Amino acid sequence: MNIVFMGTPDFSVPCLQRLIDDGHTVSAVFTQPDKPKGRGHHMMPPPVKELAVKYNIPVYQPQKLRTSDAFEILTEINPELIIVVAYGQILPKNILDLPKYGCVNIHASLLPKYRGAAPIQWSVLNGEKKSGVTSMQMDVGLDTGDMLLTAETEIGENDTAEDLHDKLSVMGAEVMSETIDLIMKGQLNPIKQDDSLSTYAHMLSKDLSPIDWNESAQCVHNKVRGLYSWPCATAELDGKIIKIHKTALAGKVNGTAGQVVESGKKLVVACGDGNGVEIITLQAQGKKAMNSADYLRGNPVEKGIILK
RNA sequence: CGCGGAGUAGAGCAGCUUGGUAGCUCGUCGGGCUCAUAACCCGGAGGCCGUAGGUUCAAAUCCUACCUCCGCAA
Repeated sequence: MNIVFMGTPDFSVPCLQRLIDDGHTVSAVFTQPDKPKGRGHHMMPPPVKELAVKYNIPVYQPQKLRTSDAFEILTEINPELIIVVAYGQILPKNILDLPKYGCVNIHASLLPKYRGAAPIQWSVLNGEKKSGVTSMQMDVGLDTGDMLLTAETEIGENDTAEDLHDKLSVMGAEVMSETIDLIMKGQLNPIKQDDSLSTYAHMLSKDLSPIDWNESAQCVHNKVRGLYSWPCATAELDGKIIKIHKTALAGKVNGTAGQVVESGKKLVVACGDGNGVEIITLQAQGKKAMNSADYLRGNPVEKGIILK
């Protein structure tokens, strides 16, 4: 099948790879423009572009689909189907209507829950037990199209957003592949989304990072998992902001919210509900991530002090 | 040329301002104490102080360049 792929970050890469492996003709790849990234602000191509270049697939990086000549280019290519996976731009209606089979989006949640930009992270942040991917027939709304196929997976007690991201990106490729199969066989069974059940997962920002130790240990743990590996949960220790990378629930403890109840081989902090979280891995500014025991050797933390 | 921090024993850190014997906590090895221990006591091993130059009688320390890692920002 003659397909155009639109995607940008790591999450999209397995899907593009799968299209190629399945023997489809990927006539073009649309991805976000290169951006200055990392230290030194060097221009970095999005991961999808790197893969496309490797396979000599033409790459288009319009700043804005709507105002570019994207429509003309796509008319020229005349794809039968457009696959969209975390592209990062809204597709205008004239593009949605262009391909014979329309545009299919792979979304990293069990729709209609967690529409929007950060479904993976919010699933973990909210302590969901399961997540999944959904393929849908795109319409003009944001993740509101009819659902085609879904696949579910469990979220483990200690899974981070990054773990789930990796799992779902692989599942996404599988679901996409099956969806295309069904399209070709004409066996689709689109299901309308129940809008009354929909929730929206807005983009993450650093504002979410600071831990509120008055919350329950479970909430704190969810926050640490959901914000990993970006932007990460943070705590103020000794006047310094440290990132908390990895935690575990530590059960009942004796201490007020934010109080260090164990400092030595382990670092355990009390939360608002009387339970504690063990801080397993943390990172100080300018340092690399390390075990809390390693950190404590050079940066002693007194038992009983209160984290902000 | 976006801003900033950091490389010192297996790990985490101090020492650098004011050059002059390589230090702390932990781990590790040996011994001791103990019913026993992740506890305690004694002792030992383990370092080209990121790399290359420069200044100096003398550089972990001052100067220059480079490499690597990290935080901010995006």
